[in-house]
Amino acid sequence: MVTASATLELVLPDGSVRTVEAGTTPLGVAQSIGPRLAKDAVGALIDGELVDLRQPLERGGRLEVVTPKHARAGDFVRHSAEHVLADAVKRLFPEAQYDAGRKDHSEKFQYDFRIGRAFTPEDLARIEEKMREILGEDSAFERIEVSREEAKRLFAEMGESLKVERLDDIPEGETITLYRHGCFTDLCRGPHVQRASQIGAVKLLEASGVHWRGDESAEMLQRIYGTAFSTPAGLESYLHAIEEARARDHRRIGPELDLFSFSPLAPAMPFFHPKGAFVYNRLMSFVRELQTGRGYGEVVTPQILDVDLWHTSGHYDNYREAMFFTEADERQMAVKPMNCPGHCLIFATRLRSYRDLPIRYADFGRLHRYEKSGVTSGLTRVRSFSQDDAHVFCSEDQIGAEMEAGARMILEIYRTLGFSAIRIQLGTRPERSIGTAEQWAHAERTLEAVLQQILGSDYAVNPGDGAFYGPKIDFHISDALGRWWQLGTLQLDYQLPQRFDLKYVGADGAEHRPVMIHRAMVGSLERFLGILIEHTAGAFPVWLMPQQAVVLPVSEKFADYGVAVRDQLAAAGVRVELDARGEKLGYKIREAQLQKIPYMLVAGGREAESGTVSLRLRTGEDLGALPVAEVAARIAERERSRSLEL
RNA sequence: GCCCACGUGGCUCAGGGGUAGAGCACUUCCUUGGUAAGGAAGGGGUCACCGGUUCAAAUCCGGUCGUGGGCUCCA
Repeated sequence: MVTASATLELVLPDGSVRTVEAGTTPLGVAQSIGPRLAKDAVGALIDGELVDLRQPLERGGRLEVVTPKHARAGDFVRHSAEHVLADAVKRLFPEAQYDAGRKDHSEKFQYDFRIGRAFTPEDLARIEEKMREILGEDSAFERIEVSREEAKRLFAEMGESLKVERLDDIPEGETITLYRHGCFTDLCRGPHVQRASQIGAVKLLEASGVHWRGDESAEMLQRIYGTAFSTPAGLESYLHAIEEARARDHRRIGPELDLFSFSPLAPAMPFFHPKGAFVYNRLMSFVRELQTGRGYGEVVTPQILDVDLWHTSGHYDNYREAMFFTEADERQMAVKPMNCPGHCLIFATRLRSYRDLPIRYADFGRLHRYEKSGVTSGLTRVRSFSQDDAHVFCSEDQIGAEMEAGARMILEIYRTLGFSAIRIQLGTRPERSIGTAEQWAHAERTLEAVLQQILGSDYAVNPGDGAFYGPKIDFHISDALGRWWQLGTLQLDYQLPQRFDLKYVGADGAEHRPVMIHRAMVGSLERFLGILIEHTAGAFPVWLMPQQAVVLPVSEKFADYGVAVRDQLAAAGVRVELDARGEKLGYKIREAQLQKIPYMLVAGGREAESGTVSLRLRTGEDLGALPVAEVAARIAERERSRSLEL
């Protein structure tokens, strides 16, 4: 009961301000604006945060009433569909217990059940059908506040022991709410739509076994994933987007373009074919070129090193289950999962002066990590790979400049490759870590200061996401389908220099401990190539294409002219081939198109007479007849400037 | 590692207890053609592997390996 009638100020999207009594619901506000709005509303936002329409407001702020057209409507719809899913499962399988749904409803919903067996595809079809039936009943979603005891009694009576356990997770003092639609009641924070019919379309996507609370030793529950939208059209465009992603899947495109393959004889270790290796090496030489001008020295280090080294580095204790081991001369050896310990050894080969710092070692060394069998996938998660790895050894007061230089290089790479949306995150101390609390606090403060200096507040903090030896800055990019990928990383490390007892002589003549910065820009080249394939659908920029142009004689009569054109382009440095097969032009164009070859040079009678070619781009654009020299110059220029244009 | 699904010619897939099919690709021949598939003929598979059931297994059962989607993990 609100005794003192406190008031709240609400700012509506049109900028107008409403003063309402505390405890007013968003639905009440919507009603006061208009009955139509109140009827259509599926939820509300306060300062961008989701709130249930029936939840009494306790604070003011920017209020948006969310209708089905609103971008966030799906969050309410999917969360509500989640309850409908649990309802449907309980109706079909009364013996099943329901555990919990999903936190993030921006794309999917899910629910976990204890049922003692796996759901079959037929089960899913039946459940989905039952869900539609429930939507047809169009029950209202009710929000009910209850005491902890009441909730406990209710779920205990229903035999829902998983729910009773979930109740204990809710901190003391927090309002406990139930949501009910029809006969189904769930412990839930909300928010939900008003009526089941506001869930316009549902689809169950898949089922899988999951460990209770993610604990590998815990019992296995059965999870069902699905998605829902306000309208069937929304669902359709979602399914269309999934199709689009499937068509760009690098595991499909890679073999189609003859870039790479896998063999069961080396699980999760890619074989790059000549074309794939070309792109791979191009990326590497691009990075090499960038860092060479910035004071990096590239090193080459051993593949297999004594286990003692990994004890020193801490990897043995923390990550030995992800390492490959072998034996030689009765010594235990490990295949390197990282380059850094090797770089520490190089640093320690002589006495270093402060005048030598920063010392920057770059290394494209092949790394092997024994990723668990269930987690590997295409090029994005492999067991054998290399990184554009580097380690900078510097003094404390050089950290800022080194981090900034690293960040700038990383941003330049992403821009060159056509990634413009970038997110930056600071990762702090994880649960498993080495080093003292003081060291961590100091390292985290240092990185934060650098970030603020470079970016202002344009970064996020990701608690617990640091490496085990120090905090890190991660760089994420968004691809052509809007998916986010972590690529670059700058990690600060006070631990390894200490473990390897690295030192340099300062201007004061005393010994000092250097700081180490781990740096990767595109990260694993394998993974990056996978991302780049999906981003471009295999249509790489001209400078990365293994084959840039193909000469297409209109018929075998013009094969000789084709040879002349091809030779002229090749002499200008263009990676070009001649397709002199006795096929029709349309056939050869189709093949070149499917291979994403940027330039198709048609050579027939007209062209032969004038020393030209008709230039067709892989975009389908026809540029007409151009002198061969001009085409050669155009392609060479794109190559030189690493242009994204054709 | 865990749960589920899948594994048929180079690729995409159909079939399914009685010793294998299609399209594309490949080879040869015909066609010499103007911007995303010209025509004909032909070759190619012990149906992932190992074991079991059966008169008979590609098909049913068990195991192994691999792949996919999740879980977990990602220094």
